[in-house]
Amino acid sequence: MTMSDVARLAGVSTATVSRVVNGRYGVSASTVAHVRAAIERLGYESSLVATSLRRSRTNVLGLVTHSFQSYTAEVLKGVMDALSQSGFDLIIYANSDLYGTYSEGWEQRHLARLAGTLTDGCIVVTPSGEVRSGTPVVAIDPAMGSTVPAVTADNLAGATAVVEHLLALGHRRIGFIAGRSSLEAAWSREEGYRRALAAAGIAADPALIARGDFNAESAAPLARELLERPDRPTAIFAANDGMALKTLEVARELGLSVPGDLSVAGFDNIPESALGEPGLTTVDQSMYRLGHEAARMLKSLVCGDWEGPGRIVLPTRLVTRGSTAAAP
Amino acid sequence: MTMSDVARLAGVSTATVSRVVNGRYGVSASTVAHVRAAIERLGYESSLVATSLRRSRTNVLGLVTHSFQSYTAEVLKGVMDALSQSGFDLIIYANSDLYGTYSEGWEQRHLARLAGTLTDGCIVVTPSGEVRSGTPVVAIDPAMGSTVPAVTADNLAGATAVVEHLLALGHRRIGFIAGRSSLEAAWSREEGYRRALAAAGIAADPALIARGDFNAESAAPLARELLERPDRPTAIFAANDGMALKTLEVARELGLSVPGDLSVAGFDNIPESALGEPGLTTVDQSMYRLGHEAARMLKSLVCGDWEGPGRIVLPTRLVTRGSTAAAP
DNA sequence: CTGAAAGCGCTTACAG
DNA sequence: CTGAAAGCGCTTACAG
Repeated sequence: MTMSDVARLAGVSTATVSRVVNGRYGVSASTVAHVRAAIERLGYESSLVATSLRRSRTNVLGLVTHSFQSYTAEVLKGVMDALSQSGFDLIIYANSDLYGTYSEGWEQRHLARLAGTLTDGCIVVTPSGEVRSGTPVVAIDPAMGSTVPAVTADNLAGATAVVEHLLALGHRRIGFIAGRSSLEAAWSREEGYRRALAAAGIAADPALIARGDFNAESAAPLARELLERPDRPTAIFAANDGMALKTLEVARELGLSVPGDLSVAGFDNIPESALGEPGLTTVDQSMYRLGHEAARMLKSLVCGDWEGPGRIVLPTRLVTRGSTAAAP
Repeated sequence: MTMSDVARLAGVSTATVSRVVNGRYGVSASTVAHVRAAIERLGYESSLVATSLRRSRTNVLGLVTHSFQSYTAEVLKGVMDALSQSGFDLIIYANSDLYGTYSEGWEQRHLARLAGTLTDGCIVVTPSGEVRSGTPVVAIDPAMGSTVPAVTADNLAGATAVVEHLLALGHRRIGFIAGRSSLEAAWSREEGYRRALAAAGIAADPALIARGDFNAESAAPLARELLERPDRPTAIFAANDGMALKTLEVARELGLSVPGDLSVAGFDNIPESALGEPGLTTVDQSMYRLGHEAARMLKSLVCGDWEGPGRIVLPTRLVTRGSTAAAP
């Protein structure tokens, strides 16, 4: 069912049907009526693909992500609200080959496949590397060293605050489980950890710094190693909640009580962090706002009227729960 | 940056570039090498739009949804896992005009704009009406009376179980807040309520049945009205958790203690239902599994090898928490 | 093994 | 006011 079918039924050319579909001026009222009737009768809808191939502007924005965690839903809500009534629709592209041969750099590949033809611009969530495109791009949590317009939480301040919190509770040996080092957020959170320690006159002990990758699973062996040391830390700060919750699990397995023997803190404030017993002390970053700001920025970039900076940094907030207490 | 650019740089025709990009046989090794080099140098990626316009099969499946609640994330996880390594990518289309003039029937419109050109088939989440398409469609929670292939939870059994639970606790006046009547799930949950009452020899009191629309907000005035009756119910079953949680709020405002004065139960088991104090008694339906089964079904339908029934019904499970107790 | 040409479903100058 | 034609970026018979 294409435009030709409509044209045939209405007895006009496809050019005329196109004009009616797009509400262009210069079509007689009676022709419009005929064409509308034909469209109605056939239930015709124009092909998004054909339209966007032909037009330079599509009024569709893209979002490329590699997973659907619960935080992704928050990001999407923020994006949708920002786009509501804006005239832009949203296409989310997800590839099914996440663990396959092409997993590295796939954001860039999908971006290139959408940009210019399907989308007027794209949001990329936690890209694994620098992204380039002929159309505007906004990264949510960009890669380390990336220069694309981006939105992030104030990871440095958040990490500093949570470590200061642990220090104020009397902890002196504080372990750290780092995130995927290709992401700027991982670096900033580590930097916050280091600065807070330095400000308190404590030298960071390399033996207490473990290298995770933000996946909860990666934290299990790392937490175990940290906690089985004879001089184990009295507190562990994991670079995100997933890894912190896993640390809580490992502590339980090892028979350590939290927060009696060990304090644990995370970052993100995902819903699950409030669920457990004890609740997880963490740093709240509003994924909703990240999504909202990214969409707002992208929209302006596409329209060419963006006045703000190339980088938006949103405030974070320390959330203290039962998993942290005075050092033993 | 198009295929022509690559062709020019490699000194061949676009036909040859296309053959190399798609790994077709019949291109000399040296030509392949040249073209590969040119692709590499330019960072070329083929346009998804142009490719799918030309090809009949795109290996892209679509998903059309009207919102991104937390359950949507669960559905998407299930879909992605089912599609992992399947060779199908996923496109999610969300329109920004949710509250605008075209909101009614927009699933059908977007479906038509994607189907046939961009996607080989689509999943539609809680469609507001019957959906039709030239390519396979699977509905998650179809509209009432819809005949498209669909996946749902066993809403009837789940609702029956939760009302039986309330009856077993001694409740005799049980209020019900219904969902959006255009959805089959709303109807089945109401039917479960009626059947459980009937089986217990209790006539359903029309005054205790309120008509909500699944949005939490819609439940506030309804719950208030039910609870301000002189002969108020001792228990309320809301057709989903959002409305049940809102009912909890209203009860609190009215100074009623839950579960002392009033028992409340919901349906869905969204994460928030476990968070409050008291936790919400509800019926678990795995949104992950709904998504997973829908994707599996769609994939087979597209490949033409679907052997199962046109309707998949997944089991539900009663989850009792603090919000229900013996009738006062 | 390679290229010229047609065509996927649209839109848009250009004529008339 | 309307249509024939070109072209968006690809793929695929068809020739050679």
